[in-house]
Amino acid sequence: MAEDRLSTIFAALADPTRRAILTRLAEGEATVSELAEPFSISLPAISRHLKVLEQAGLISRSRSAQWRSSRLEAAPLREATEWMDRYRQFWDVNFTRLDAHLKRVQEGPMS
Amino acid sequence: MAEDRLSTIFAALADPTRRAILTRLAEGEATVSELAEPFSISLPAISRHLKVLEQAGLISRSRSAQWRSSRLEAAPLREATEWMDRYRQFWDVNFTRLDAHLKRVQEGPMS
DNA sequence: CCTATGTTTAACCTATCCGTTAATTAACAA
DNA sequence: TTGTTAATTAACGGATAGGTTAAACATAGG
Repeated sequence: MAEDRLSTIFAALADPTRRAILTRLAEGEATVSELAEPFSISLPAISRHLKVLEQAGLISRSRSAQWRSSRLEAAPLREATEWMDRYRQFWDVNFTRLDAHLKRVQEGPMS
Repeated sequence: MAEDRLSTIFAALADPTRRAILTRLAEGEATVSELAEPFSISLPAISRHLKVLEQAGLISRSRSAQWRSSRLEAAPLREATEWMDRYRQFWDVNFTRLDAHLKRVQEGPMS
């Protein structure tokens, strides 16, 4: 039990509804009802999605009267990106060029 | 059913065993047995993890005699990274500086 | 106090995930 | 043919995910 942080983040991102919520939150804070509006699923379902996002650290929440608004916290995305960056050399053209450049430099000037 | 591509990729990355397999494959191709060796789980379990990774496009597989070797295919990681890049402004210091710079430029020189 | 509004929690259902062991398939080798 | 090695498929089980409806909780306002 007690899953590692990265797994929690990726798992949170694996659901399209949750990704859509994050996209919406990129425009600014929103209440649960506002976030639920575009979807054809129940409010409790949205509420649980928000809990998942919160536990992954992808959102933070605050209350004001009976409204609870969510705010995007993208730091975990940075973590996830950093993990994937280890694989950039396998797909990134620029990385390949940089790699070639470094090899050239390392071999020293010849010609 | 028929989940979208990005969800499949993130879901594949949400498992620590699968991420470890990808890490191992970054060093080069490997057979199922070789990939299973560091783990204390059964071969069938590894076999299914590989199927998940293959369906996410994160690995490709080839056979040679009775061995099936897996090879890293990192293109999907690029897709995932690109999705997350839309949120860079929320955590990347450099992006923040760039953004500030652009705002300054847009407002025109004044002072 | 009573009620309306916003949200969460409880209880439940179904499907999928991740693991197991046992059986099966595939290819080589004696 | 028989056996060995590599891997997958089948069948099962427990835990978790994601949805539902109904009930509970929290706050504002008459």
